[in-house]
Amino acid sequence: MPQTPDHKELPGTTDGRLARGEATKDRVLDAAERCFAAHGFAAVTIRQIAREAEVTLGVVSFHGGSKEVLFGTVLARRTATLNALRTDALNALQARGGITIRDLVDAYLTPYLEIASRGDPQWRAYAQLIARIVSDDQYYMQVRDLYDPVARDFIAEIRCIHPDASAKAVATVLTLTVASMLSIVASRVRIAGLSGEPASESALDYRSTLVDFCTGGIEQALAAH
Amino acid sequence: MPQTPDHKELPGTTDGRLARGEATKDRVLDAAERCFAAHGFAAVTIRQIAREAEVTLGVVSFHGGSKEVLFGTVLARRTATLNALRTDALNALQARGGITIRDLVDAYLTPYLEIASRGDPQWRAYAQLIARIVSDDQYYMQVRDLYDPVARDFIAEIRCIHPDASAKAVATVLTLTVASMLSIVASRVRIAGLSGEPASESALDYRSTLVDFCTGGIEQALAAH
DNA sequence: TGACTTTTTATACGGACGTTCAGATAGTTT
DNA sequence: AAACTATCTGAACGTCCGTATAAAAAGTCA
Repeated sequence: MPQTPDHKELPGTTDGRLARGEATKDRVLDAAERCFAAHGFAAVTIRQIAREAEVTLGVVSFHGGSKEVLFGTVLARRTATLNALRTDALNALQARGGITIRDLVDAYLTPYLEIASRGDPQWRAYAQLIARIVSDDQYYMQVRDLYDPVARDFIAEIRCIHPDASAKAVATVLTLTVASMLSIVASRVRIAGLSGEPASESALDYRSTLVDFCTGGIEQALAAH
Repeated sequence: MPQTPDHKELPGTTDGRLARGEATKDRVLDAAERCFAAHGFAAVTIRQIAREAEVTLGVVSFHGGSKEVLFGTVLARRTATLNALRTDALNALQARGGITIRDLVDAYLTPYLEIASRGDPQWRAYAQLIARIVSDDQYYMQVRDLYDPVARDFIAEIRCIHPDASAKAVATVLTLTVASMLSIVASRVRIAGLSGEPASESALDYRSTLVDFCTGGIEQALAAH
């Protein structure tokens, strides 16, 4: 381990070596994101990612590490942004007061629907990847770290509105809400097939139906029996 | 193609060659069912299935064909039974009359929850496998053939109750209901993590919460605006 | 310039993959 | 008994996998 000088050298700001490395790394992560989202972890090969990123094989390992590390990096990369959108929406509700179940459902679902509907194909891929891993208990360790903290904040708010509901009932309806939300991204082809109409371009087209469904569902399930 | 004699030979009734072959084939299909349910198609190897079935490698191909054919066989094997349970429940409702949304939700969900809660680990595995493939548009071709016909029957009944709802809205709420149902099997670990309580042994423990959620959701989403 | 670091290339390794098949074994039929 | 068929075994095939690495290329800095 070489001794480092006191002054750390700054990367070339415009077009230097480090900037090039970062750009390549982004290409690799973007390609991995698209591949994992489309086919799932096991079905994707490092060579596919390399081809998709238009780099040679070794570059994927150089910038992304092992396949598992690469997967974890892709998962975590955009989490803070999505969590912030939800937290901001929740904070706005708390500042306003008079929170309803519908408010909470909308605050939780809309950020996801929006990233899933953005023009940016990388955010779309990320939304699809989330739909894959959140609906599979095999990845719960990662989901717990990435998404459960914010989910707990929303659960706490639901419990303020329905203080008599059991902890398990509230956790269940939150999970059902999440599953419904994810299915809008993961099952759009089936909706199209069952309705006979072509699939909507944007996940946001389902927003009002989805929010109605989850709001009515939570209120019905948590109503005193 | 050899000419076959008029009289087809019957298999040995008690313990013959053909009976042994069928038993081995069942062991292979059962093992494949457990493996695919636990890890998904791509993550499972033929050698894993052979080990799980306690047969040698070639036997899997001999009885199951290629990996893709084997997967399709496992998927289709129990579909008729599950479809019949749902159809019977629907027919009973139609004979009685006065069908409510709650009746339809219960008739659709309960057969699945029951097979997911049976003692038989093979039925449990099958329920888990369904949760995997139905929530992934990659497999929609197979889902369409196996499950969409019965789903359409339920959609038709929902439309009798809510004749003004659009085809797309009804297809959407049916899909959301299915996603909620599947998440009870696929996301039980997350529910436990979020609630702080251990996961229930049986999927049927969530039945009333799930039926309430889906009933309230459908009624809210299809209510006239 | 030349020493130094980061990035990229090209290639190779050992292993596991899905599939195939000749031959051994076991059960049935004549 | 012999002839025949279904089942099973064990081994092999060619291919692709994830990962590692030496050497080349590119960029930085003294």
